[in-house]
Amino acid sequence: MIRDRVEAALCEVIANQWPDVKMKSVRVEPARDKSHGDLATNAAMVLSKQLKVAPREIADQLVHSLRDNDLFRHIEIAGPGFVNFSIDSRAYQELLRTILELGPQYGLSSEPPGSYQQIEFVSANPTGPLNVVSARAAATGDTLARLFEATGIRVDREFYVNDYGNQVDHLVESVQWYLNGEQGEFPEQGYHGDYVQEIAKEAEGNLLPLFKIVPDDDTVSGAPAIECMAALASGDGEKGSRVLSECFDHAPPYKVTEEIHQSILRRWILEKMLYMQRSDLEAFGVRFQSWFRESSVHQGGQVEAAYQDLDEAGYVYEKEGARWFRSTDFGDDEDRVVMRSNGRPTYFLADIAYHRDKIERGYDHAITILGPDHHGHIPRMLGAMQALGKKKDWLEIFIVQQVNLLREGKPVKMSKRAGDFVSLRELTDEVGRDAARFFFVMLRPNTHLNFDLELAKKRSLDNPVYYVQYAHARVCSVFRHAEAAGIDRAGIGKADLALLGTAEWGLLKMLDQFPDIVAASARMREPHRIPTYLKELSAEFHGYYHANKVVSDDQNLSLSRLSVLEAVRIVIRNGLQLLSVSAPEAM
RNA sequence: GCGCCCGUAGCUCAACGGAUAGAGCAACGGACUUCUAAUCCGUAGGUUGGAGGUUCGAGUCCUCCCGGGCGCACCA
Repeated sequence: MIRDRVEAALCEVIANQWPDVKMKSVRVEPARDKSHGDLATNAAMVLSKQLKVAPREIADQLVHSLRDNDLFRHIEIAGPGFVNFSIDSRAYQELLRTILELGPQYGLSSEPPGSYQQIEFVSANPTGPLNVVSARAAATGDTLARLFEATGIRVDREFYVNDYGNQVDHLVESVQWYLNGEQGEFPEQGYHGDYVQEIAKEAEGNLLPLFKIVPDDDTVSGAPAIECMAALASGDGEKGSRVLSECFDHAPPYKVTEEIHQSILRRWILEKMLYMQRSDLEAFGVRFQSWFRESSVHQGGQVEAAYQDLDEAGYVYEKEGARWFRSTDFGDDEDRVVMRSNGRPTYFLADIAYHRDKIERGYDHAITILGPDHHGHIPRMLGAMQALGKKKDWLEIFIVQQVNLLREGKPVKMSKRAGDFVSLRELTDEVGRDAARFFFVMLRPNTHLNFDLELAKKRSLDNPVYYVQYAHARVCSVFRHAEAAGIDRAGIGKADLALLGTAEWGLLKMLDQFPDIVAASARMREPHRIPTYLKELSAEFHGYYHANKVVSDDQNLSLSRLSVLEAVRIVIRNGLQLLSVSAPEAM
């Protein structure tokens, strides 16, 4: 907005004066110190080297050329060669009108020609409820996706389901241990936790009575019966029953062989888990366009195809009976096995096949968010992508670091295996979705996050979520008051903005930054910039509110100030929307 | 041992390579007959883990060291 206009004006002057100069690191930014004006540029210092002219001399020329531009009230040179701009109030008036006009659209941009990208995140094993690291990944990934959408990028959210390996089998064994009356040793690799027992109970009540195990029999149906488990377990009981009755031409119990019964149980448990994860995520405000199953690349022959591609490209060799991928060619520490000596593909090869599928789906760019315990996989995966002929930066992988939950200052122990953990659902239930989402994206993704449960629950000043939400509610409250005082809301657009002064320009100056913050946040993959900005904006507003009476006897002044508040409200609301946090009208 | 991430005020954290490193909490002192005090204003608090280097300019980039976390399977 204003900053863009200043930058454009500056660049034009530079281009006219020194046509051959490179302007790459020339920046126009908000001045940190109020005494430095509103915006500042480093242009003179940056150009000084190229032009071999003293910075102050360049600054002098810039000021001379820009002085008459009516964007500026005042321009001065300071420090080592900064050019500081003070913005004319008319520019702020225009900005205010623009924000009111754009409303929910303010902050959105579409500067890059709309590309089509994919972001994969969470991708937790379907063996239990989602933990807090998954919750952080969910909040981070979804916010990032929202930021992309806000900057004109079309984006698909994807969850990769590891439904193929033996992790799920261990879960099934654990459930079966309960089904068999808790006899003998609990499976060594089994999963503890109340949810395992609950699933067993549900299977016992709803699933097992439907089937009767018989020796091999030609009336027995196989695959379709397993398939219908998906519908049954996914909460669609009606569809499940219908499919079941289509598979079998008689009433339950349906006869199945031991083997099929086992498959049915496995599938049912898997779908239960996925259903649970999906509903927990949706309650958290995160919805995936697709849940891509690892099993599908095995069944579809894509694993073999991926292997062949690597082999044909010359990146596979044999050693000790296994097949190895030359990931060291791409900077990995050591080469990695893709095909075991027993002829079975590794997880890594399936993962390559999965990413090969992503390539074939035609995305311009793909992003994967991993948990902290998977960073070792990055070099080999990036290597595999290059081996398949993709540019190095097509796939981008980054890590969200771990989360320490604190209760009364003490860490809460978390271990999925031991069944002693706080899940996404439990967390959301305890602190609420708004606080959880805000807290998870409040910090840079690559720092360790201390999540203070007590703080997140506090409805007070030290809880940043309430601080920001309260600012929004407060604006709404002022509007209610204005209405009660007989001020017509419709007059806001027609208010005389010339009545406004420096107090208001302080707010407008911050509002001007919002589109840049959104764009930078998306570009840098740093969603925390949004909550940080919202906290600052809220503080600016709360300060303004105390110092200035918005609704007064002066109808015109009231209207003009209300128009500023409306702009503040729009930006806070748009910002919270990016985080999927609610903007309450009253608190 | 090798690799990745982190180290900023007592605590939790900000700061696209920019000017005198900023907020909140905690501490201390103030502001409610006034549109929501869930708020605001002020005071105090720092060798940005350490040492070099790069340059007009470094918390930020490079090298080494120290400290913390996490990885280093023909598991997934």
